[in-house]
Amino acid sequence: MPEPLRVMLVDDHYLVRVGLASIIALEGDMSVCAEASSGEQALELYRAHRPHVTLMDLRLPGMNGSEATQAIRAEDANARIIVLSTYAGDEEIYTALQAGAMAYLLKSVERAELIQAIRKAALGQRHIPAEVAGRLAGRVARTQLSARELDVLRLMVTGKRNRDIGVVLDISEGTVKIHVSSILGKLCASDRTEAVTVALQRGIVQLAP
Amino acid sequence: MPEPLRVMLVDDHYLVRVGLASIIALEGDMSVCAEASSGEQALELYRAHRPHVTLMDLRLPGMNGSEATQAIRAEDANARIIVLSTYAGDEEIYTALQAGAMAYLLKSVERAELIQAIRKAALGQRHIPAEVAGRLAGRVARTQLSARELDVLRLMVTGKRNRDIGVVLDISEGTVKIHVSSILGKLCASDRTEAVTVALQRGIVQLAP
DNA sequence: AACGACATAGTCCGGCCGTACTAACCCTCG
DNA sequence: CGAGGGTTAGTACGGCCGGACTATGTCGTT
Repeated sequence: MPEPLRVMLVDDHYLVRVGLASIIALEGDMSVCAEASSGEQALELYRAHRPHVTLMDLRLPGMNGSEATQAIRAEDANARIIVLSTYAGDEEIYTALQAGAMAYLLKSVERAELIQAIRKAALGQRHIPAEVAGRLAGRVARTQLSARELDVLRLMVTGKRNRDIGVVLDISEGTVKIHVSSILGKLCASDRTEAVTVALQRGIVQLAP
Repeated sequence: MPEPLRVMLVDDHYLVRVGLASIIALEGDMSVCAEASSGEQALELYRAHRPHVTLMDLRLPGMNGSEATQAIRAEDANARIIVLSTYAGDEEIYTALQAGAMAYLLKSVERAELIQAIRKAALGQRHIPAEVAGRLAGRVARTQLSARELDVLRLMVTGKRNRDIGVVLDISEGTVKIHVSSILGKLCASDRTEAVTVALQRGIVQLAP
């Protein structure tokens, strides 16, 4: 009898973990070997169980899914990790794949595709659904904001004025304007409000809960 | 042998439906009688099955959860509907309860609380978790934007300037400014960018995917 | 060493934003 | 009927925004 395919689940929603576990349980040769509800716990349980495939939610309390993916793959370059997300922002997809994810699935995924993705991941094959691939294709050249521009963008999202951003970052208002201008250019926004919505849509920044 | 408690599931995510179904299946006296993946389908299946309790996701394609809740209760004032949501924005909670939901649960809900909420709903009792109740308590007087203000707000979210908003709504720029000012006042925002982020956080508007 | 990218800083200016007034015209509610 | 809220419109004004320019210093790369 061949060894079953061991899968680890990482999701802070009990509901989703149960759903995943139920779907996996339908396959005769798969089993859930561990369940984590945070990135830190995922790292810990990965060490203990060494699952063949890990299903990883992107939004987690504390360390997010991409960070956890990167941390796990830093320890085990052969780790097969599938990222699950509710929404498909350009940036989130890109970051997850960059972190070493083998697949990027939306939570609207159906049973067959999930199982297929798990089997492919176990064999070391990538799996990107058409819906997700379309998002990536739209952006050939990646919108790469510099670290400083990200600082400014995050403060823009909170509704701060240029002057206040300057005070927080300890730079002049004029410098803030330079950063804002290049942010507008890179995000193809005509003003700061549009820049904020574009950044939120693409997953470049998130709203504080 | 008593009649089992029949539950209907409404969620566009297959994964969540499976999770809910699995949890319900653990209870000896409950069964899932129908599953819908849209508000329209929910209405249709409600008529056909008349479930004792309905679990309703808030974000659905087309008609949303609150609208579906209202539609169902318009036909059957005794319908017991529990709303499920990923996030807890003031406005979404308020609207759902206003539509006649018996309970508002987050998708991070654990098994015991979900089951308890279903049993209470079946008896016609409301159930609001502390976490959700806290959100509501913070806002004693509801932030009530007028219909026109909502029109303006939705266009603000897209990054439009006052003048362009005026063109779209066929009113003068001056009038747009009046609406923007009262929106800023009601949302306690100091400028339009902050107003947009506050509105998104509180669930007053959503970003187009 | 030279180049480009990034970060910093400044000035100037047209245009947009947000506020403060006034002033109508509908509604609804008491 | 009068009071109040919502929608419309106008004017005026100070302030902020965003663009266009120049300029300096620091990196890492070629």
